[in-house]
Amino acid sequence: MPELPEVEIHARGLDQILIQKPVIQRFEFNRADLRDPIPKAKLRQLVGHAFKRVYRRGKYLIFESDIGFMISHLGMTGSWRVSSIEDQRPHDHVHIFFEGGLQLTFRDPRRFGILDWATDLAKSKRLNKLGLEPLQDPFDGTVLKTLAGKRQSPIKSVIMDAGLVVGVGNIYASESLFRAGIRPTRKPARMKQQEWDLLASQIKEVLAEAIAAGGSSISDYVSASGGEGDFQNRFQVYDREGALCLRCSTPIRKIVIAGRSSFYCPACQK
DNA sequence: CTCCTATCCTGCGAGC
DNA sequence: TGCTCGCAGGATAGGA
Repeated sequence: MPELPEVEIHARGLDQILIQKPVIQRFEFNRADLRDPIPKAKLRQLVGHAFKRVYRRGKYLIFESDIGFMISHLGMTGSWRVSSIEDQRPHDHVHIFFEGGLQLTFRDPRRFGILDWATDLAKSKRLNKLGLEPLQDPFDGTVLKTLAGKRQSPIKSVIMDAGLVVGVGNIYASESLFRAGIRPTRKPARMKQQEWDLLASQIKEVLAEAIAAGGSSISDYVSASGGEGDFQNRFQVYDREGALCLRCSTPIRKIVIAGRSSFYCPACQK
């Protein structure tokens, strides 16, 4: 389940793998679309060019070249890996062959992922409505309150709105609210400045910790074996309904907010 | 404008 | 044991 940390780890791993800037020789597409149609002809313009770097914006991977940008979203089950002729797996949808023998493969069983092209990122509909990066300035409690303080929806829905702040998915929304001691159902109008500050700092902290947990094996992550870090073992409330709160031993509760499972401790979170 | 719901897809685990 | 069914998640369109 790639959330921001997994995408960040992907970006770092891919950037490292492409550090020598190998020239793209050939694309192989095993299907016409993922979530949306794959712009095959536009992507094939990249043949003869190289990726200058790979980075993350929100949950999108941006492969930068001198003629434009390949944009990849991992959806729910997407992943890139270094592959080979012998290493073929079901749901391998796209292969990129580079001079020198490197081969990258995009696999995505559930096909919620996206592969797209943009010559100008500023004009990309996928990117130009994205909100603040939580790990970069100016994201903090003051900015968050200014942007979201008048919203009427529960705070969990607010922090999951990618138009405000990117990268807080269902898992890290529950985790950061637990760390901040705020119930997911709380209305923004009833939050104090101190709580906005705490929430913003806990969002940063939980995302940074998850990146660090996966970052210990960055090169493995995008390799054939594809380890995934161990942060899922550190969730304090997510998917722990009925289990005891690690802080106070009260059973964790599960409720549905805007159609998404939400977990919290009824004693620690007010 | 704001908010909510349905939709896309496959794999997996709970329950019978 | 084998089957069915509901759920998981992000982005987006469209309705209230």
